Amino acid sequence: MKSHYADHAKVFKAFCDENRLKIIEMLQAGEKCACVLLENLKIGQPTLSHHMKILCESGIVAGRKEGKWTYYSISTEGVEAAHNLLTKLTTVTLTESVGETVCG
Amino acid sequence: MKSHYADHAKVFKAFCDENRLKIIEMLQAGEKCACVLLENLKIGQPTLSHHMKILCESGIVAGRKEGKWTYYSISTEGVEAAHNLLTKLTTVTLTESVGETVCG
DNA sequence: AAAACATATTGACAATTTTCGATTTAACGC
DNA sequence: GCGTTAAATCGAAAATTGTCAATATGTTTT
Repeated sequence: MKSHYADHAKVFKAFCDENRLKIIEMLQAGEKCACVLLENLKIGQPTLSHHMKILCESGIVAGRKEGKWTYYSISTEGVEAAHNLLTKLTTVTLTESVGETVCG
Repeated sequence: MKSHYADHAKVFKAFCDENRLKIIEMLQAGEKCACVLLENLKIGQPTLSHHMKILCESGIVAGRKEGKWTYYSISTEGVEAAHNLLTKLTTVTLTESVGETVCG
């Protein structure tokens, strides 16, 4: 049985870099070709490729190849999964009364 | 007018480190003293302090000082804010028909 | 088949983040 | 006040991540 901390982290890493946030922001307006994204960012092509890989692995973004080009868009399923994971990670199962917790 | 990418990233950084995920997981069972968290992690005290700072700054975790001790718990408001931010960042505003996007 | 173009991969370096040891601050008990 | 304990801060080392230049892969066009 494997620890899945890394898998969980992967999802939220999508939102932890300024350029990735800019990319996601652009994708909110609809599907975009990699070349269009590149035009609107101050990074090189290999760096964009690196970020797109991280975004796709997070599940938040989906890629679609069409001939020479690759089109990216926000994945509704991925976003939903992220919401569910966020809930799973942050739901408090027990609430003890204040002061119940003892220390030392 | 300031760029808010850093602020947005701050929220999700809470979930991007294995030790922070372990801490959040422990807090799901209820409020915990820092010393208790420390006992259950393979990191030193200054490192825990560093992670707790990041978690508190994300809004996901809240700290409460009581004498010598500091108690941490998951912040319902912070979690809700994270959900809202996630929605804000990922909602697609327009959906053009497939193939509408032109390249080059 | 060759040239041109879009994207991915590789390897090296820069920037950031995590970690620790040492020290500091603050609260408690004697 | 003095010693003890809990947590924060500081400074430096280690690990990870972001970036770019060069190259490779795959597709289209001529």
